[in-house]
Amino acid sequence: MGKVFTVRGERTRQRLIDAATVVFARQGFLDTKITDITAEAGSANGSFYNYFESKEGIFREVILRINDQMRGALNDRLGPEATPRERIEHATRQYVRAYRANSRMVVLLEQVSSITDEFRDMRLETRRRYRGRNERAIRRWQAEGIVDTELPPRYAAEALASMVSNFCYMWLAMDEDYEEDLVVFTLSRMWANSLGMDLGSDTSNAPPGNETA
Amino acid sequence: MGKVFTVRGERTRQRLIDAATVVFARQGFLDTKITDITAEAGSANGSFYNYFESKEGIFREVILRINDQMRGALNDRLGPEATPRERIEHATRQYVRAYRANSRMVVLLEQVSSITDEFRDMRLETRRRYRGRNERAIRRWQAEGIVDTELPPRYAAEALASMVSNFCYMWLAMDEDYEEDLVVFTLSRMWANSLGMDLGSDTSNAPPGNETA
Amino acid sequence: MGKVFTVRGERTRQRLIDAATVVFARQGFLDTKITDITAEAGSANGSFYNYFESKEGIFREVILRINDQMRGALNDRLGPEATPRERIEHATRQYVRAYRANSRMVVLLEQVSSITDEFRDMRLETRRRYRGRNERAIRRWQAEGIVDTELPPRYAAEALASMVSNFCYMWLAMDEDYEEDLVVFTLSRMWANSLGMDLGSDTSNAPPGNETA
Amino acid sequence: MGKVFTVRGERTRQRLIDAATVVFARQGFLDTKITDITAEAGSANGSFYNYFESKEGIFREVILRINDQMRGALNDRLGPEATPRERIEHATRQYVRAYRANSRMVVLLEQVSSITDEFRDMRLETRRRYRGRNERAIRRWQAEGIVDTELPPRYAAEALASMVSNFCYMWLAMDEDYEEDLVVFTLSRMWANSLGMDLGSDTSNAPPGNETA
DNA sequence: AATGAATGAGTCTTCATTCAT
DNA sequence: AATGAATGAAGACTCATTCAT
Repeated sequence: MGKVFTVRGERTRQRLIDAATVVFARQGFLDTKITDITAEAGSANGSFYNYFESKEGIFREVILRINDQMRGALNDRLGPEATPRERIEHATRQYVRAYRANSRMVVLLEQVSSITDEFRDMRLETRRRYRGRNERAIRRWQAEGIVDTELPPRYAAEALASMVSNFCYMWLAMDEDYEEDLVVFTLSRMWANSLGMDLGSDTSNAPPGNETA
Repeated sequence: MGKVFTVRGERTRQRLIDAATVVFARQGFLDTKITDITAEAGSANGSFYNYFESKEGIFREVILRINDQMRGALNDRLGPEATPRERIEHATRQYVRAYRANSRMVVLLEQVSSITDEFRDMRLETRRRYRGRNERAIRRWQAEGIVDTELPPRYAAEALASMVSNFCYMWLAMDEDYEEDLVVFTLSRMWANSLGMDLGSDTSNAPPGNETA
Repeated sequence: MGKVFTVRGERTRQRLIDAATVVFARQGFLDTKITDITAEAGSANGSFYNYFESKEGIFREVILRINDQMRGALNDRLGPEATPRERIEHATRQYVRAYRANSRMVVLLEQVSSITDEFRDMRLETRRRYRGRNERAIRRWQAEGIVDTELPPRYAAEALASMVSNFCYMWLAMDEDYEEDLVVFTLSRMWANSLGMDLGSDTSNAPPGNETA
Repeated sequence: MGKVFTVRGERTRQRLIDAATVVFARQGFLDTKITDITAEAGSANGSFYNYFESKEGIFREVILRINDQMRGALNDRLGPEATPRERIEHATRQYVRAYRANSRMVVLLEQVSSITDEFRDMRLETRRRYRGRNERAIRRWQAEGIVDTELPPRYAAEALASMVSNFCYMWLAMDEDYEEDLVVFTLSRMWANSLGMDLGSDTSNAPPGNETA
């Protein structure tokens, strides 16, 4: 499958991906010309096609790298001894931080996914995985009787994924002004609330210092 | 400001906007060439420039039309005699329906807003108006003591706007399979829940027949 | 030949020529669009073609008007009782003034004559007339024995026409800084000198206050 | 500054300049299309833009080449042992020959300088250099007392530059019929005369065989 | 592998001129 | 006569991709 290159070749290939990451982040997908990438990498124009089929081709590589990082961040979960609210808050914080660390690229993927079907699917897949995780948790909690059983799990999971991811989008990509701790607090609490999860004596979710009243 | 045309001219201009709407919906913004629009309208190539500066220019007109329709739909609210949950459900349904009716164009605007700043701003403005309405309602309810006062209103409003709008996006633009009544039910209930609004004896929000288990 | 118009028509035609004169002077020939002329004239686009064939067509009218003015100015000569040097100075002054009064249009004609043969010829004709007058004077003076008989009259006439007209061009069109009286003095004296005309006791050509030493 | 090309690239670039020179001379500036140049050069359309920004860009190169040639020709002057009239005649002959050798391009520059400011300035600069040389000579001669001291040097220099250059223009660009030796004789003698330079026993300027009477 | 020159398809845009009212 | 909308030919320019060294 993947073509094999010599050591020198592999090094050049990586240089190009690095350069592409920089240039895409700076100029967006559409405004990036192949020559911008090779110039940034210090290679000749034609060298590009020794390693990639097209602009889409190298973009795929860039995104795959980013996706790996994102996935890693999201797989960091609390153990079973934590309370549901603790787990929700932890997961939210992880998501928020991963988004924040890669916001440029997430936005980029967003942009490109509206252009090419392939990337639409890549983006959707990430989103579905996120929703799927939510859905499984909801089903579990419904079975345990600790959340509202009238909510259809898939719908609720989609709603929660929407709430969190689109909030991050508005905040980090559209530059709305928010503050991380308060974001995590708000989203976590609304998440739990929305499922009808009892607040009980759970004190893990104390506000981090509220907005000006 | 806007140049004035004769009756014939205005008719042609409208024909072009109609054509553009069709073509944009069919091909997306980037893949639409001026020629496609004039061909669809049955005009000569050059006629386009009698009425519009550029592709962006006519797209603006298309979007303004759509925005008018959307705004109209969203201004239909329940009177003060309705309960908060009723009002939430009604507003949600209106939003969902307006989105559904114009989903092609909303998606288009989404796409284009990642390309041009002008349209990014148009889109943001709509979103901010929606969030602003949410925020005012939350502040009112907090004052009335019927919702969680620890939630920062602006944050909560953004979260709810995200939940609803991005759900619609996934459903109607990304073609995830959902069913309108259940969408409205779920979003409304989660909305109210998330704010910690008491369910009380309110029976207005009964599930419309649940998903297959 | 010339199409006949009603009174109203003729008035419109004149309005267009007036407008064209203004616009050509302001924008040059190439940068003048038909619509600029009609806009300046306050007429509709299409009206132009009721009166003129093309941009060249109306430019011809503009130039003919100007040529009439120029010719009038140049036909003002001193009577036979004046000395040759007086006649030379007078003719030079007339030329300089006429050029100055119409410099915009002369430059314009210069510009256009490099584009279209027709206008090249119009311009050449004016020039030839000017040279012809010089030539006849030189022949006469040679016959009278008051100028250098070794100079070939046509050559000398061309040289003098060049000296005067191109000086005016540099001065008035290329914006080199000169002062009218001194220009007339210098050109007149050099003109007479160059033909070997004896200075004699002729005092008509005293310097008007020389340049800073 | 200037981009660097490989040997092959530089060769192509030169081919394009050669082709442009031919095409400009043939069709004039305005009627030359980029396509005409690349066709003449036997290259693909797009290749042009590897080397030049625009039609103006390549025209600049063409003119720079010509200017170099012109300047070289004009720097050929007689040594100090020659008489002023000999020097005048020599300089005139050099000018006339250089003009004649490049008349196509001089005319072209004339045409283009009425279109673009950049080229107007290029042309003016050449002219000013020529005038400046005249002016210095006149001042010197005035100091030596061998020419009319009442003539303002800058004015006189402009007049002489006009006489010579515009004569060449009429002759070589406007196709008036003249003969080189007689042109040089006439211009040189009028030049010296016009400054009031004494003929003395100087026999260097004998007529080369006069025109038909 | 690397290079960078060569290619040409694909669009936009202008504007003189024609046409229908 | 006047109007102004409609037309379409013409040319500039970009840039991904191919090719020859």
